[in-house]
Amino acid sequence: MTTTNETQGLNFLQEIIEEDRRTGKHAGRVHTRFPPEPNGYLHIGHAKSICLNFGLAQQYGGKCNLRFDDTNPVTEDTDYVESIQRDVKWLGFDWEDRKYFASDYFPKLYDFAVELIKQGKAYVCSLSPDEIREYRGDFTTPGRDSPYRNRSVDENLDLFHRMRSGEFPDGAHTLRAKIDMTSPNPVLRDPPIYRIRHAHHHRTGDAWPIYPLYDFAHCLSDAIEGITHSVCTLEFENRRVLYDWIVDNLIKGDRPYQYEFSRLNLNYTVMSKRKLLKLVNEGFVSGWDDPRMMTISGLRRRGFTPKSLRDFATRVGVSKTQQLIDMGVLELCIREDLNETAPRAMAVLRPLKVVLENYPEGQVEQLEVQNHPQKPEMGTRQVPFMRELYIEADDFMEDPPKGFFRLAPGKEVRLRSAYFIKCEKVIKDAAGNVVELRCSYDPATRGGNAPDGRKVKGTLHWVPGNAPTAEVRLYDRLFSMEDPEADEKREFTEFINPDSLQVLRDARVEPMLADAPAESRFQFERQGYFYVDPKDSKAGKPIFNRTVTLKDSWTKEQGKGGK
RNA sequence: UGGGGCGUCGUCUAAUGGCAGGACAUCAGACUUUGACUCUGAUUAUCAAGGUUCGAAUCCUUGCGCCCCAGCCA
Repeated sequence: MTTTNETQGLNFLQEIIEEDRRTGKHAGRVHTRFPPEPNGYLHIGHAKSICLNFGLAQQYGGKCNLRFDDTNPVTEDTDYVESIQRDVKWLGFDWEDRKYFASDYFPKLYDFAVELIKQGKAYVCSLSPDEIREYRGDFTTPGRDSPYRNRSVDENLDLFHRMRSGEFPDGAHTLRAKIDMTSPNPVLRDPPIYRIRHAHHHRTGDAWPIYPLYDFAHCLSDAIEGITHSVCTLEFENRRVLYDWIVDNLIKGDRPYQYEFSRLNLNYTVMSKRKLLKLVNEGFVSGWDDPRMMTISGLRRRGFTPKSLRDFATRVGVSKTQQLIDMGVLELCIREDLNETAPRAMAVLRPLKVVLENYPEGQVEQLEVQNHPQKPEMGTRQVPFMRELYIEADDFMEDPPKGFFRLAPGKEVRLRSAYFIKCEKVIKDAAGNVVELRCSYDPATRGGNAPDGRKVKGTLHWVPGNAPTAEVRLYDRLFSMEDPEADEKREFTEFINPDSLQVLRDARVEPMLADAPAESRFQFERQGYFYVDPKDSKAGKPIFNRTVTLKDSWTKEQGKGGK
């Protein structure tokens, strides 16, 4: 209790930046970058990084670059470059005129490498990959110097030049930084910084037979762009000494520094690009934008909003501790946004026919229904009401348990914004399945209130008997296991949730929904938020993707009492 | 096993020597023409053991646990 003036503390990166500004480091500048490799689609972990990098720049009046870290031509592709830009923009961030490619720096990086050779700090090594590994040693045994370690500067220059001119086959030589083969940190055991790859690059084509490696390219790209705070994830922490070694040797004056934060993990999903790629390539999902994928494009197609993802990034915070975020947090973010903005509608997913025996045959009345219960400014719409209707099959039970507020023989419920109805008779098919309900309605309850003051516990959604059908896709978590990667003996794909997608082709929707434009969002009352699929919907034939369910304390309650 | 990093409610995250706070989740209740939303209340944490101090999540020591590193990937 007491006063609640507690200021939310700064995260550790904000503290570093504020300290840097106090001390005048980087002349007070803040310049970050988001540096994806274009070898896959961005996922929600990247969304965290995007929000962090662009957010920090925004907060401190700085800039954030978009930089493609495209130094490995064999895995990269322009399709990925396109998707990444689409995703960053959609999330709501703007790199303005600062879209860069590490590949644009190839000439400069080459010159830096030459400079390092001249300083006697890099050499051309002619060991094979296997030999390099062997010479490197392991955690407990130090590495041994390469026999090529002491080549002269002139010889190194000559060899490196010939590597660049394409004289040697792949793998014949590497350029290595000359640091310390006995370092306890294997990263410093003369790491290769250039390799020969006769491969076509998505931007530079066949201009280069050699390509720089990450450690060399990344820090120097940062320096070239005037980055001040180079923020990356924790697994790069070991490499920071190498980052500093390279920058110290080649950059004079203001220089970038690397800081690491912990990457995002979410339960019931996988996050690595390798695994996402496997899901796509082996057909476990329909593509990178399958709505079950935690890719930005998948979440977009599922119906998530940019705002909800930004909110999510804020809520999970920034730190160096391992984080495994509960899927519930993501769901909270999208529900909170859509609750405010999504107009309500009625759709019956699994229809059960209801005939109102005392309602005049052929009569149709238009009932006025609110588009949002808390926001009258969102207006109203008309929904036709008639003798034959559909309700949700789940909303009827012939022999209901205690606490069931919905329809049952002899019980009365309200039809949302319509009338009270009472179940008079249950009609079954030969197999004993309930196929139709005969009900009566109370004409005095039009609009949903009884003039005699009697109450009903349940309010059901419904659609008229002539409601159009629509396809509805119900998505659930892709994995049925909290950590699909936990079991090392089993492939994570074994834990895919068989019910992660349910397609309902005979759902009935209120008439207005038949004209719902692609990418529009609705709350189907009592069920969840839905998004009109932008790819598969056709004019007049929308397909609804379930973004997220509504919270459901009834089902939860049911789950408790056994079963 | 060598090196690096990290340990605060179930999950995230604050507190920077001075009342361990917030969010999510959970539970209970109020409200309700969505068993939604909203509102109210409640439970739950400083990895362990020593030490320094009037006072320790915070400083020191020793353990323990988890994560990362042995690609010519990023």
